[in-house]
Amino acid sequence: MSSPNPRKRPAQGSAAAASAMPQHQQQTYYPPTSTPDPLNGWNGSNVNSFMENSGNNLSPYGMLSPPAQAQYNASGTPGTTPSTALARRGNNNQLVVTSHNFNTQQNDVWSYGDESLVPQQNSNNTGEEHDNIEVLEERAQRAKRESQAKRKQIPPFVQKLNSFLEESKNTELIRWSEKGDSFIVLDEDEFAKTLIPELFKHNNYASFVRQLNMYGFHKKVGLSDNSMKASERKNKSPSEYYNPYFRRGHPNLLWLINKPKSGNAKKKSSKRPDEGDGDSDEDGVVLDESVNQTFTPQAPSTRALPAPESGPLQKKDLALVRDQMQNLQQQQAAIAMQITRLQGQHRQLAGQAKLFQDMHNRHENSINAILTFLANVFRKPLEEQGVVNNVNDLFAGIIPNLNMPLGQQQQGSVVDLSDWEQQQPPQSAAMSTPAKSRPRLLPSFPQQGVPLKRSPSASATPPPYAGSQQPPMGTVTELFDQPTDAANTPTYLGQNFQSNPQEGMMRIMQDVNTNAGKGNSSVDLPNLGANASNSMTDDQRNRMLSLISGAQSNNGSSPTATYNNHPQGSASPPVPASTGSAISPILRSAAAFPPPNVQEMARTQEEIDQLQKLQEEQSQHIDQLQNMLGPYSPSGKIPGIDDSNTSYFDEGMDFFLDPNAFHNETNDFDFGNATNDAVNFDPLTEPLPTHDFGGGGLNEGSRIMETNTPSHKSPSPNGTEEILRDDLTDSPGRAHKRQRKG
Amino acid sequence: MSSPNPRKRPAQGSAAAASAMPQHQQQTYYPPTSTPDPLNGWNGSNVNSFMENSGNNLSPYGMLSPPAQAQYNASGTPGTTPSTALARRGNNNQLVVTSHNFNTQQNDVWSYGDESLVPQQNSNNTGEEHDNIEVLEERAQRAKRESQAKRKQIPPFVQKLNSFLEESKNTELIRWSEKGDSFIVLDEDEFAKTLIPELFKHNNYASFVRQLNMYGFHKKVGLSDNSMKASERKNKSPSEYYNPYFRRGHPNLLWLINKPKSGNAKKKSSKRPDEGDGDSDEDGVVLDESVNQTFTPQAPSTRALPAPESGPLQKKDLALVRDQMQNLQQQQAAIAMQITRLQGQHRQLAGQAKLFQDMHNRHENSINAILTFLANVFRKPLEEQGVVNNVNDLFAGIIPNLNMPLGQQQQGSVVDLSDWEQQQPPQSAAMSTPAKSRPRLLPSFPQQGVPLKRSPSASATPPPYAGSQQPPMGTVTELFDQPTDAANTPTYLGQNFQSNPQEGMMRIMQDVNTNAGKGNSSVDLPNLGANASNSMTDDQRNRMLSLISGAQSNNGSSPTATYNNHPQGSASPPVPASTGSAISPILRSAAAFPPPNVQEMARTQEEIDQLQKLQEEQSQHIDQLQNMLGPYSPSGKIPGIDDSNTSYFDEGMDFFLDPNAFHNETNDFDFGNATNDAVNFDPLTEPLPTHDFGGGGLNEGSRIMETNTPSHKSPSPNGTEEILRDDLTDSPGRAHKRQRKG
DNA sequence: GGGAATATTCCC
DNA sequence: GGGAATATTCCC
Repeated sequence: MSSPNPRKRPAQGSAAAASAMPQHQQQTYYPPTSTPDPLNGWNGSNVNSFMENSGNNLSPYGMLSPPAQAQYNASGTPGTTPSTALARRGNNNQLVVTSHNFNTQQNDVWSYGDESLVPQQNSNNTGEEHDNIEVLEERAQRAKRESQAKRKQIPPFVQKLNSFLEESKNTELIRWSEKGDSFIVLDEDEFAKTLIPELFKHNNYASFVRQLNMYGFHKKVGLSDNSMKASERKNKSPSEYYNPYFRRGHPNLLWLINKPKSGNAKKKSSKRPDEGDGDSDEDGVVLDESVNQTFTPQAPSTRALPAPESGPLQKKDLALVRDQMQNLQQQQAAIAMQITRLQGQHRQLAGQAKLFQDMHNRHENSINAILTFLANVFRKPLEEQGVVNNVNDLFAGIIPNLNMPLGQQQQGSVVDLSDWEQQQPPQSAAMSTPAKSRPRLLPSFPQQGVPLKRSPSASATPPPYAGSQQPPMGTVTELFDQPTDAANTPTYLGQNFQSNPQEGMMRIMQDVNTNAGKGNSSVDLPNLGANASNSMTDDQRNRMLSLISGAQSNNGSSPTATYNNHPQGSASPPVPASTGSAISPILRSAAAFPPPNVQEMARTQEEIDQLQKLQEEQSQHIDQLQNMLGPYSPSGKIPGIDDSNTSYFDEGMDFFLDPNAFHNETNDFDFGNATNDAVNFDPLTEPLPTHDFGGGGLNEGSRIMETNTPSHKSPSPNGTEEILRDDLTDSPGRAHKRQRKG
Repeated sequence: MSSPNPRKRPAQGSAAAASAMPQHQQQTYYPPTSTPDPLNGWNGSNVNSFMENSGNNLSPYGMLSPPAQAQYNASGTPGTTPSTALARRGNNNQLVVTSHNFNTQQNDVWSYGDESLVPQQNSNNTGEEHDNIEVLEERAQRAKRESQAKRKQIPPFVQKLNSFLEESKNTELIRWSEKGDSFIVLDEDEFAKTLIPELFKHNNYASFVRQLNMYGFHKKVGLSDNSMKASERKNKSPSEYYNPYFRRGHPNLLWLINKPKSGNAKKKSSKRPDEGDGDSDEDGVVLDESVNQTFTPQAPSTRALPAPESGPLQKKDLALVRDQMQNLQQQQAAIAMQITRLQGQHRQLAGQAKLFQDMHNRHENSINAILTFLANVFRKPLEEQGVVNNVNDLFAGIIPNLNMPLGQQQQGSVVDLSDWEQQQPPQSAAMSTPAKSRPRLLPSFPQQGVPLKRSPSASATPPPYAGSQQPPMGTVTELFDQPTDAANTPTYLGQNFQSNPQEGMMRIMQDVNTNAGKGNSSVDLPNLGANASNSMTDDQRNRMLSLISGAQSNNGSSPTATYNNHPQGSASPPVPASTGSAISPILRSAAAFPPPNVQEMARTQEEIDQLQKLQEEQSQHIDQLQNMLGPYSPSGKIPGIDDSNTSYFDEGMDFFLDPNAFHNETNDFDFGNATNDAVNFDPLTEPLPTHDFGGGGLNEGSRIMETNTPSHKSPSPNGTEEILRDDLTDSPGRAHKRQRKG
């Protein structure tokens, strides 16, 4: 601001004069200047007010008089240091650009600018052009309104370029083509030397072309316009440049020209997430806030974006992010698939548990009924045997070592006999609660007295439950492992038989079954069971045994095991390996798992459903992330994602991919060590019909795929507009501030 | 290239002369030029060769003679169009910058440049400076080697700034401070007008300051240097700028000055991932390839980075990515938590299934034992009755409507009686395979003849299995719903009793039990069971009934139901609500789930483990992604992530958060409609010890937290160096190409 | 002092 | 024609 005396222009060749003067300081181009104001160092660097002048609130001449310009300059930047105010003023001084002289070569020179005055006579020039001019003008009006709402300008470069073509003095170097839909640079060298520096800070034609390309101008190859005289061409090769929105007489179309960021202005597929291309921004600027909801299905991220204080992300970083995103998504799909499988299996398992519980209940009912029946029936015959004259004495006699008291807890109706014969080894050390006596479900019936043909067996030691200490209220009678002392055995037993005849029956039966084959039963079986015990043929016996042991019964007599005829090893002590039932070892470990109740199962089902919802949300998130990142890929799709759905799980996930592997297995209920074939049953192995279970069912293995895949192939406009929204909400503020002082 | 005649300089005030001349074309500043070459439009725009000249391969004068410069210019850009070659040549013409005259105010003017000749006498100036000068020089040497390895230059702005200070002619406007560690601009206006355009494309002091700031220069506030004479200050306020690496006599320190991208050069915490700050780049340039492995634990992304064809990522995009990352991670944590729960519940379920299987096995054993016993016992008494003289005839007499043949399929040892009394409604329509007769597991014992006190019941219709058509090979005897015709009932039954006494016994028992209370049993119970049937007191009977019905048996006689004494409703038809067993409705639905076998369970376990592995990998991915994105956050941490671990699941996930809710439930095995209290048992509900199950166990709910949280709080150098690595691998190529033609 | 948009240069 | 680095401007 002070000392405005212009520096003397150094004489040519003065570089050699001062030894300190480096040669690179040569200044060869002297741009034409119209005013000698020394403070205005460079011209044309800011023509932002150009379009405001050409808008609807300016005189048809669109040019400010010098006093008006002075006013313009007076609105300097407040609060800046004098030194920076220098630059500011210099820039403000250059705000006004030639906004008259539009359409120099036409008659409608003064009628442009006002929207209502768009010259119609221009349409004869542009009728066959790539778009209907009316459509373009309509789009331009929308774009203008939108841009002005955002306080955005026509890009300065476009304004400058247009001002070149307004000036009739420039027509020897740059001018409109005959049709007015492109412009021609007749002499690139001279244009660069003389005209470019008028409005740009360089004299570099290449930079000018670079800017042209940046704003969507393309060079026309075959100079279709032959209007040029050969003299005009000189020996220079003229260049013609075209932009669909750069037309003579249609300054409003310039509002459709936007800098297309990094993505080229090619097709609408790979739009930049910034402010939309010039080609289609009025189509993509809608959808402001709705996408945010889609973006944040979960509440924690619904808050406003954290202030993004980060620097520019490098493309390599983006590629990395994209790669990781792919990985994430693939794994998400895999997880979702497996969760589905898991859900189905869990469902089956829960159903199976119910089934087993069911069977168990019915078994107990049946056994209870049997024992009740027997208690009724046997009261008389047993007493008739004369050994005792009531049931209590009978039982005391026939099972001499029966000294087990029936405690208060014994409220069940099915007797556990498994431990009577074999006082088994201690409980498994793995038991979490080894204390106290525990209730047991029906144990296996001791079978050492009955040499079954097929009974590989194992030791029968039903372990205690690991859980609740409360005795169950059901009908299962529990016994203690160690007989608690109750000395008065006979009476007690008799009382017990009266109060618990089922247990008494079981004891009698056990004794009979155990000793029948050996002939040393405590019960007088011949008298009790009458003398028909030998009326069974050997074949009948064998068949019965075979039935009991689960073997086929119709292949006649099998002499391997006889029932009544003193079988081998009758006097020998029971072999541990064959004494117990087959299930004890399993039970021992199985008891380590407290059975969850049905509510828990339902809860688990809920959890799985929730799990899947989470997975879906996550897939959506990744989807949207890739929508965001996808446009940065030239093809608009993430490599490897949409190649094929089947290649998704090539990486060590084959295990989970075969949906039939599950059912190809033999579905025997083979519990590993379970040895008693008689208890094996063949479960039905057909797969479940997958229709409705639990309401929240989802076949998301494929559904997630379907959800994600299309977005890779063509990033949804949602993703782009999500980002557009940000610009929309952000830019007005910035632009407003920028504009404030203009 | 052609028509090199310089444009005439327009006369002052010519703006008004030409009407087409816009006023913004004023050109007020006339930079001093040393050569009149009209092709050299602008000066000083490229001084890249400056440091090469000041390096070790140049004469001490560091300045090229005009012929040398001509050579320099001759190395033009090949293969460019003439028009662009114009610009190229113009730029190449300006390559050489004054590289002599370093340390103008010192005596060691000619000794700089060569590394071995770094002047030591300068250390007296810099001894108290912020760093030891030797340390700085050492770092500068490393930085120089690294930069040159990458074909990088000292930033052009720094070169230009340095060249200002080299020129003695500029000392009235810009010069070193006395200590030589900062420089002073004495007259900002004049400096902007006269000196700035010599090397820059503007005369804007603010832009100059902007560049200073970009390269880490800071203004010194209290002009500590009082060396300036008052006359030198004039009335301008001089400005002093400081950069730790900008020192008189230490040109190599300039290698430490790098443009600090967007992140300011503040502390080392928020380093840009680009090329490292000037402050600490020698520390962060290591770690090239190792991070890539960490980044891609999964094979699919191990391939080389895809060509990053994307544009600059906006900060809003980054913020979005970061937000989505947060969402992903939170959901990941939730999913992991639930997978853990799922795993535990699946474990319990599998254990429960085994437990049920166990109970089933024991029941079967018990039943088999009972029936064996009965077969032994009843042979004689039945024949003694005289009704028939063998067992077969007996059964034919006592159960007249017993016409069920025992088919070939009946190989089990336990008889299913449930449907004998009630020919039940057809099977559920929901059955997937309603055809044929199906095997059934043990049904509940029919109880309508026994008025149980507590039997809410439901109809007993065990549905068929939905699965395999093969009859099970186990010990469960199956019966058909519809009795197949076998007219010769007595004989057939008799044969069957011989071959399958257990079934026969069950039938007898059922008949007796059903009709005992009504007194119309087909079996002559008084004769069979002797006359002791009334020897039970009412109390005994009631207690027995209570036992059967699951009630407490020790509260004495309960007159509500009597067994033998003609109970109420004895002649009435059985009430449907109380006839069947309680479990049928459940079984009907439960049967829809074919029980999976153990291999399936193991497979499920495997899948859960795999699931968790995937989760872990995914967490790692997100972790690394956040490492990448984390540095873009100023605090280095993602907001909301490390606030607290407990707030992770505030959003509707409370359901899954309470680890005790699971066990707080009553764990009764209450199967909804299961009505027979007698079959309820109390499962043990202690939680499982979580140690090793399935080998791949993980407590990842918390583990993932632990893994991720530190990375949020302080982004690991890995993340930053990961990105640095990209620049390192990428930049040499670019720089090399750029340099190729210089 | 610095963020961000635009401009210019360099290079492919 | 366009990617990318650097420069310049504008604004906070």
